[in-house]
Amino acid sequence: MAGAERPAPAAGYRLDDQVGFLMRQANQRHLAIFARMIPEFTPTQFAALAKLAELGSVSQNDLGRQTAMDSATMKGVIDRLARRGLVATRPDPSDLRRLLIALTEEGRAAYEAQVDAAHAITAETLMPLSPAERGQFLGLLERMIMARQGGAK
Amino acid sequence: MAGAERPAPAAGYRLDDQVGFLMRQANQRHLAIFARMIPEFTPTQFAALAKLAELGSVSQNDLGRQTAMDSATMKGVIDRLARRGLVATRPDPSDLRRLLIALTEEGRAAYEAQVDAAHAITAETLMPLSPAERGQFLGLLERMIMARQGGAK
DNA sequence: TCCCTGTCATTGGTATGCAAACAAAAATTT
DNA sequence: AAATTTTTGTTTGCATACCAATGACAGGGA
Repeated sequence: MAGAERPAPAAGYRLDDQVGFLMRQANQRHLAIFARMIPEFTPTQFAALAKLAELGSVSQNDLGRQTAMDSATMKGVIDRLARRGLVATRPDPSDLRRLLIALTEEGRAAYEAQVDAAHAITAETLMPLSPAERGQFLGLLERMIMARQGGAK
Repeated sequence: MAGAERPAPAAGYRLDDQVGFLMRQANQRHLAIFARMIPEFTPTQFAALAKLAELGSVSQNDLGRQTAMDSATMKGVIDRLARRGLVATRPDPSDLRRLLIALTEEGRAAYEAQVDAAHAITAETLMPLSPAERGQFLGLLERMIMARQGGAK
């Protein structure tokens, strides 16, 4: 029956118009750029290194909060970096539950060697947008994220 | 000026200002909303169902293209849906390489049962933005993705 | 001192994604 | 037309990320 168009809202679901689908693709493109520009680290690994470089020594869990990863994910990331000798772990003497993480010399060097590339990744990711749009885009993303960490405050 | 601002690109890497980091978090929030509203499917699974409902019977590879997944990922998604009896696979008689995928009755029913929720997911994800901003945001995302599929039409 | 509640780290299971291997079809050459 | 090359499709193996559940420790009362 080729006739009988139905206005049912159910019928009007177009995958290509959904935010989630678009965000996934934008993210895929970014991941591809990242992998090409910094093959030695994943975005999450680099995020961990960057925060460690900024904060010094922090607990695994705390680092997870700072980099938007849950503890389990953080553990995996740290394990892989530790295996490569880029971070060192030691128990917190004042709290036996905590595991303190810090960059090694090698880790800091490896991080700093990639900072320029990291800036280039951001630039290339935003390339399709005009300078004004880039600011807009970042602002909109921030607004969306705020809602996540509890609109309070 | 609060003292000698430096344009040094290397020193000024702030994780929280990078697009990739923001996109990852926006995506995380969306995934959480999705998982809460449609626990029975992942976004990729639902994308596959939606495209199958729209297109009828397509090859695995083709479905991957339509849903922005590479073939390997597509296979995993299809396998899981097939195991639950939601899609059926059969070899293409005219091209022995191809595996044709189609929704089963159950699959179509399960998909349609979630379409309203899927709309709600998009709405909730965009909730933090004003109606005007939502359009902006989607437009900017599309621009970013275009660059990916080769700007060439 | 003995709970009680919350935080921290870890483990197990599931899903996505890439790169490489393999199979079949189509296009090209001889 | 047969043989060769190129393209397209599917599958396998490996790495990463995430959630849910578990066990270990800390601090605040009763």
